[in-house]
Amino acid sequence: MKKHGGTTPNALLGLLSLGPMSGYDIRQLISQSIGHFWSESYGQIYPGLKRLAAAGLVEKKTERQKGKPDRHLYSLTVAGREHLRDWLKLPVVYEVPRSELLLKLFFGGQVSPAISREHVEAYLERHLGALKVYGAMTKALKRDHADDPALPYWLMTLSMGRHNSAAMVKWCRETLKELERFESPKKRRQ
Amino acid sequence: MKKHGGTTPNALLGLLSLGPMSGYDIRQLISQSIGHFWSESYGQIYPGLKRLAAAGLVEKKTERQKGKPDRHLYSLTVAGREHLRDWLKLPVVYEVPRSELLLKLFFGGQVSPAISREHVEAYLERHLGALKVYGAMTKALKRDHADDPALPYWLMTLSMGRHNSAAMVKWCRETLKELERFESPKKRRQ
DNA sequence: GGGTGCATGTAATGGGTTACATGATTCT
DNA sequence: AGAATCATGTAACCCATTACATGCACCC
Repeated sequence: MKKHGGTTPNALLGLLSLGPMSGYDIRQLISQSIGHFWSESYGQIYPGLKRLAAAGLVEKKTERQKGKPDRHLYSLTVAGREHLRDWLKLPVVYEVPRSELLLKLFFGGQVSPAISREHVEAYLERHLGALKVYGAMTKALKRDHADDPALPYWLMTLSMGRHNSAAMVKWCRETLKELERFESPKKRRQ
Repeated sequence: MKKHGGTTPNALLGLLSLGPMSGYDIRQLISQSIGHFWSESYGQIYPGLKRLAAAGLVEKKTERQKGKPDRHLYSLTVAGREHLRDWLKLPVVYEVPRSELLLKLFFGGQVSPAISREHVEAYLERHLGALKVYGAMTKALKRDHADDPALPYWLMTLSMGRHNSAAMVKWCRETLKELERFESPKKRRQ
């Protein structure tokens, strides 16, 4: 009978399960942890924490600091941890991923193949960069959290990133070869 | 100086570049063409076409039918085709893909590994199914649109789908093996 | 003096889905 | 009799980003 509202509040609960944090901390932490498959803006985080507190799923404690603004530290309550577990048990809701790149490529016949080639090249660069980041993150995690029981789960998400980016690099290279074949015949006949 | 607003209106223009269509037709066509990487609801399509018509990018012609409601056929104007081409030339805007599966997996330590295993199994099934669909679509496209100059572009989008799903299948199988290792030690010691 | 980091938050705006509303025809 | 298909469209609602607003401290 419970409502298991949007994914965002549950993501916040999940991050707070790693320890008490402020909204600001959450934003920083995201980029070092779930940043490659999730993002939240302050416009979601601050009002989200407020609502979670009103629902009794998190507790707020204010820490005074000199010079800097107060820190509002939020921590999971027992009810909050329970809520998080319940949500984790629910099946994952499938959504069609929207890819602007594929959309542009699908209609690539409307413009020169060089345009599509540029889009695919940019995509290739992105994934080559991502592969480096995943490698660095994997090393850092194994070094800094060797004893953490959650480590294997974190590594699994990085592993998906690697699998995905490696596949995309392969696709990009194949696709670039084909796009170049469209371009070159015209050049030859000039 | 032109505004190249949201992606949705441009997606509509792209689909109309394949020929005149009604809002209803567009919805049907999406599932057979760009459905694996794009979706639009009627709540976006009908108001979207209206706005495109007001901007002079599409033209509306009403076709009367007996028994059934009128069909509103939209077709690209010259300005509309120009607008589409301009948008295709703009670089693809990158957005962090949001994955609820990875989010749940990242916090998998909060629940039993069996939960995570179920999520990954469902994901595996999804991609095995997708691979079949991509195979069938590739065959059908090559058969029905052998002479279409846009065919290579359509095949490229399907190829990305295959690369992606194959990589996901591989990741799922590896991840399932590891999740099973977490489960079995407990059973042995029972 | 100016940029960056710390730290909070709101308001405006945009993007999108779902449910609702209508109504005839055709298939089971 | 009832469900599905054809065909249009609106309204309510949810989700999310961006820009704005504030203000001190520290470093160059």
